[in-house]
Amino acid sequence: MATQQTDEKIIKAFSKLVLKLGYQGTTTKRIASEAGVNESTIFRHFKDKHSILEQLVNTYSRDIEQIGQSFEFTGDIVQDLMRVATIYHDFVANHQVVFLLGLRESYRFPEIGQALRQLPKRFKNLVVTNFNEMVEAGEIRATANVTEEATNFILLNFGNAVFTYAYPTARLQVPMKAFLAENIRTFAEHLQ
Amino acid sequence: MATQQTDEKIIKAFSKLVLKLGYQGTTTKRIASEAGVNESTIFRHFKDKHSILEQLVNTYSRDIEQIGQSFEFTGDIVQDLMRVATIYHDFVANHQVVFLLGLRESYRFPEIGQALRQLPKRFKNLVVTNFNEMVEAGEIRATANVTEEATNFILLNFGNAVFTYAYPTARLQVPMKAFLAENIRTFAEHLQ
Amino acid sequence: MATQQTDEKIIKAFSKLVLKLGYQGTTTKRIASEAGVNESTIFRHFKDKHSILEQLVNTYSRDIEQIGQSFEFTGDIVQDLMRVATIYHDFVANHQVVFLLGLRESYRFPEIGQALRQLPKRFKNLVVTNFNEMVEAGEIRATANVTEEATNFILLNFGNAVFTYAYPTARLQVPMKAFLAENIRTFAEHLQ
Amino acid sequence: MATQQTDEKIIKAFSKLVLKLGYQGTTTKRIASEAGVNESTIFRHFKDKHSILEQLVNTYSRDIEQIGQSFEFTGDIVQDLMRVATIYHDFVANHQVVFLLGLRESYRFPEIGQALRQLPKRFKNLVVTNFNEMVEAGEIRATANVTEEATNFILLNFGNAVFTYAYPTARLQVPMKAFLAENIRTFAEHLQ
DNA sequence: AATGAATGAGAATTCATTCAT
DNA sequence: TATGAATGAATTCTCATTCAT
Repeated sequence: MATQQTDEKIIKAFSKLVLKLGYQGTTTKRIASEAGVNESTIFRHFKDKHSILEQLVNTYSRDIEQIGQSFEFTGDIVQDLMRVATIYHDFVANHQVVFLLGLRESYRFPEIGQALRQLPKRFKNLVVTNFNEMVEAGEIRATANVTEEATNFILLNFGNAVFTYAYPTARLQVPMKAFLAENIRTFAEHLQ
Repeated sequence: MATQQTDEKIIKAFSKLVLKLGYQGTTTKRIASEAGVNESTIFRHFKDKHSILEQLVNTYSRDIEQIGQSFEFTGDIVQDLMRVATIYHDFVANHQVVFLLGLRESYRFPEIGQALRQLPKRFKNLVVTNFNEMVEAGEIRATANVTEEATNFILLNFGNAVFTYAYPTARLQVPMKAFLAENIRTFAEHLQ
Repeated sequence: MATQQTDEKIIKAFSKLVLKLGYQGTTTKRIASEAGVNESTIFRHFKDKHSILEQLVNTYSRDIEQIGQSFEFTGDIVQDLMRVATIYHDFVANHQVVFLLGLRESYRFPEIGQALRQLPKRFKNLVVTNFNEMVEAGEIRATANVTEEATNFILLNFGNAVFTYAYPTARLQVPMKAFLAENIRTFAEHLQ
Repeated sequence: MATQQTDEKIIKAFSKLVLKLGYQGTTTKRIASEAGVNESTIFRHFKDKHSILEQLVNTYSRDIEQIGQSFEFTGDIVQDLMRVATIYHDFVANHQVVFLLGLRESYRFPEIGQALRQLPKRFKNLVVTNFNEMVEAGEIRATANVTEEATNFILLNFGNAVFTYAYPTARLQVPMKAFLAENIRTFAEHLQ
């Protein structure tokens, strides 16, 4: 069996289990059985259990760099913020494991916390840049406090993401689509 | 030594340790040494380790009922929202342990998740009620989408709380006081 | 069961097994079953497996200090050397485990090597002192090379001890009693 | 690659590692990496890990037969014993690995012990023969106890060898050259 | 009511060895 | 012949919990 396939099987099993069982609950024995490999095989592919997580975090960090590369402002604040929020939530959805581990385990593994903090930073920059351009273009009221609005925007999205993924069983009755379509719109309209 | 004192010592030790070390990191051995009691004494006071957490959650649930009992709207939206936000953050600050455990461990202990979800619900109700009254009184634009604004308000505060307590080392550079004074004000002003 | 009893049972079991099976062969599982305690009990009495060995080494080091405290030279070289040799071999016999572990494992646990090297040093000093006094008293030829003779004496005894304990099944056909009675006598007489 | 080359590479790697790390510390993984071959290749060349050691022991046993074949007594006791001692120490130096493994692991692998015991036997014979001839020739005092002197000579050299190789970091401050030149001379002179 | 001692069920990891190519 | 991948058995150690006093 090709090495990479096994790598992937292990990572997949790890990811799946971590969501259900947390990091500690995801024992190497369970990973092995979920991945359909021998327990010791895990250690031929990863130095130790923690390295599996590390690899996920690395992927996360690499992916962060790509975010918003091709983003282009349309000048329509509602459209733009909805797209930024969508990108944000797609990213989180694609990196649920790291996102959740960051929430749950960053006190144990500082590297995760560090990686995670890049995300809001990056998005805030994106939003602030957007806002400033729009203020100049007169599309946002000149009186708007750009920094605070940007922070609020990030916190709003972050709060929603945490709610969605940390309490998956009973979300605050705002499905993600509705959140993006309505709550973000509501927020955006205030700026016009 | 009176039973209750020992109970409290154990709960205190547990709470202190959980913040630093998480639930699993908070071993009964460490609880005992932090509380200054024998490890087996813990099991005379609590059925098992999980029951310590349960008791904290019960206190949390009881305290939630008290929230906003005596809250009175002034009719000034900025003032009111700032007060609601303050109450929210004070509550979270006083129940950090449960708040964090909810974030980290609710996937393992559904009861925590359940208890925690009461908080935003309750606050949302408080805010919605407030908003509706204000809309009637003409202090909030009639066109405002009350439910969404309330949700946004809650998510914003929740997001900030998570940031503050889950990543204590590197918060998004918004100290709580500033957040309450400025970010909430900014949010509130949009509604006028 | 009193703590010390269990301590001793573990140490005894460890010692017995190490002689047969070496350090690595002496697994905690085997120690437990030999000592009649649960495997995890070992770790409540000793920080880790290595600490059991450490304790033996400490005892060894402490005992070394006592050696020869009450030794008094009779002035008869044959008698004196036979007594020194007897003390040496009794000491080794009473500390077989550490002696053997030193031989076998000192490359892994430098502390053992360090402790072990005290023994020949100490004995050499004892012998050199003895010799010098005797040279002055005219009981040893003035031409004798005291240091070299002392070294030879130590190496001779050390060699015999290693042979006896490292290859217990087939000693060089010199039983310890005979060695002390005859070989040491032979050595001693050369000095007169 | 010729089979023998690989054989040798593995033996070489094994020998080098065993000196530093002992038998158990010399894992097949490390042997492979030191030898520059794949781990599983080892098992195509040797039935199992133990067989590598076996082969070394066989070489040792074969080499023992050669010892002293061409040795000729000069009749000068000092010269002769110094030469015997030199041959002994050269042999040990050339077979350090087996010598050390014998010291450390003979309790596990009796064959090593068996092989090792040949060495002192053989040398003792050599010395006894020598001594007897000299006694006849009047070069050694007729009163000398030949067997005991021979045993002492062997144990002295053995003791020195163990000290040198088992505690390489802190030998009893007698460098091998000095030992051969002076200690052996001292010993020899007593026989004249 | 509190303690000290002991326990059993795992947990992560290592290692010699085998198997398929 | 040599390799890369996989394995199973074993090892040290941890932890919540129970038992006897």
